[in-house]
Amino acid sequence: MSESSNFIFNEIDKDLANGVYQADEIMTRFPPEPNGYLHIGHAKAIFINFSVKEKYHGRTNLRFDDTNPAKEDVEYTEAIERDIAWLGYKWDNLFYASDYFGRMYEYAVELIGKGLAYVDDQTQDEIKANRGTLTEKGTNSPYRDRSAEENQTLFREMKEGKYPTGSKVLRAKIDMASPNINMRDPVIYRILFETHHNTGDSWCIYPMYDYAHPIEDAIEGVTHSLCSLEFEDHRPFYDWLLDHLDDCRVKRPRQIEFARLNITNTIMSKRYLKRLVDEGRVDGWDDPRMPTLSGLRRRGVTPAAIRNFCYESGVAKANSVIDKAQFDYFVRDDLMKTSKRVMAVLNPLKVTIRNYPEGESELLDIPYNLDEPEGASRKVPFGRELYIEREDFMEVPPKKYFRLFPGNEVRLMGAYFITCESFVKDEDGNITEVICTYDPETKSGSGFTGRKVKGTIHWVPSGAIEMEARLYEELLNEDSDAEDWVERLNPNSLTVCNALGEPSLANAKPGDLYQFVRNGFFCADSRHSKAEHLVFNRTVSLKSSWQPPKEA
RNA sequence: AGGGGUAUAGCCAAGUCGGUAAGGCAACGGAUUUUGAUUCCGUCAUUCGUAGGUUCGAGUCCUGCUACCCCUGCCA
Repeated sequence: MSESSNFIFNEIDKDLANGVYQADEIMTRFPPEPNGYLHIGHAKAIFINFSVKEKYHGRTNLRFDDTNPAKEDVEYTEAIERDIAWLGYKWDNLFYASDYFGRMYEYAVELIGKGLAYVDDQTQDEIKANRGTLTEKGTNSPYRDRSAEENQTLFREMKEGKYPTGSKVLRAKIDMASPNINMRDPVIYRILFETHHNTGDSWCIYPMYDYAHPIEDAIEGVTHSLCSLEFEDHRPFYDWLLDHLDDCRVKRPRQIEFARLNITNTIMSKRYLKRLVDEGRVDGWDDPRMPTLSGLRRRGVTPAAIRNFCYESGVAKANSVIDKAQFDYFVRDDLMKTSKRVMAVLNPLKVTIRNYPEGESELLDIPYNLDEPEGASRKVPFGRELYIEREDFMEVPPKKYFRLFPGNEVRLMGAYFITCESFVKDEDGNITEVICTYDPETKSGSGFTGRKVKGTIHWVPSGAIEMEARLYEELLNEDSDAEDWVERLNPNSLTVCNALGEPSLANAKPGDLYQFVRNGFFCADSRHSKAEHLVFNRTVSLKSSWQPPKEA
């Protein structure tokens, strides 16, 4: 495996070579706002920050960027910590931006003292109107030239709660004619009478992201502040602020932007995911249909799969959309190595083995992985009746169909060869039963080499179907969890949210989960104590539905 | 007077000094197979958005175009 390389590492290497930072002080941070659950897109940001820590033997902090009490909640901080830990990352320190409110306030006072910030009494609409447009410069606020003394008094009174929400703001005094709108005297403090999840009611003014973030980074000693592309335009202010704060001028972090992760047909917007939850379109943030880390976890995706996916996806500045198949590959790849394999039937068809003694049965010992016959195994009852997948039998087989059809012999996986003798149809012409014979000589593991078959098919014991599960859950046979498996496998009860291209679950296709299962993986709900990954392979292609080859 | 970014295969993506296009996914061949899976071999860019220029030599340097993304929250 080649050493990974990306432009961020290159930039850090340059900074190290130029002596901008010392090798032992490299520090990054993952700074989510606790206003929702983490999703697969965040996993990439987490991966990037922690990969810097690993490569440079540095540190990475988790910092809750909680500067807007109106949107944040402890429910989210807890979920975020849980999800990062699940992904397998350990932060060096846990910080809250809100812990720095005091210092942020003092820095604002410093700015005012230097004539670099002022209190603006304009209304929100006036500020907006005076900001100008993309092509026209803005105009100065009539309050722009207040004296430092007046501004100090006003700002202190804002903090003391003398003015109502929204009545005044503190603005940095830069340049209303700047072509970069972020430099047109950005608002850095607003009045907000809201209870904060961390600081309670001790503040009624809160710093804006643009103001708070550079200070947070500087206070913590972050060297590389990695964020997504849309903040490129904010970098000039990030640098301006640090340039004008005495404490931060010398040792200061560097902001580097990268492209967000996008996956085809996958919603990657916290705003919209929150709507799905709020409107009850899903069971919660951890609904298996959600692209959240908690949802993926419940769906059977492993942390290693996500990490490998991020690693192989690369880090760049070009906007891109990764094919979902690439994500699926890494899930399959990891599950294939680590999971137990079992048999399942989604659409059952009864098979009667005519020459198997009536009323008798035997317990077959079937290894979870037939490539490792000495490995762990489970007992599966085998008798005169059993069920196979309906797709695995055809009355009139097309060319190159290797499974069951009249006269053909196949192996029942882990059991015996069976040969189809005939089949039964109901009045409507539907096939209801297949009659076969088996060859006792061909028992799995017996070393039989007399002849070969081209097809091997899955099957489940007759009792399995009676659970209405259409799934025989072999692993948990003494456990009541089987019903959850029913729930998870029923194509009509669980669709795949990722198929959505727009904000409506109504567009999800009922067959999506089925497809998902056929694509090779699912697992027990990880909220259950006995949760365990199982790989469910079928005799058909796991990558795509088997299609009869075209006639030549 | 707009500003900031990005363009390398169907999809991601490497390509720090100019030296003759990594790797992964997908796809397609073929071998093995008690899962049509896995595994294993092999194929898949005479060309890097485009038009010129410099050079013995350009994905890399220069100039001009084009396309797409982001920015006018008291969100982050």
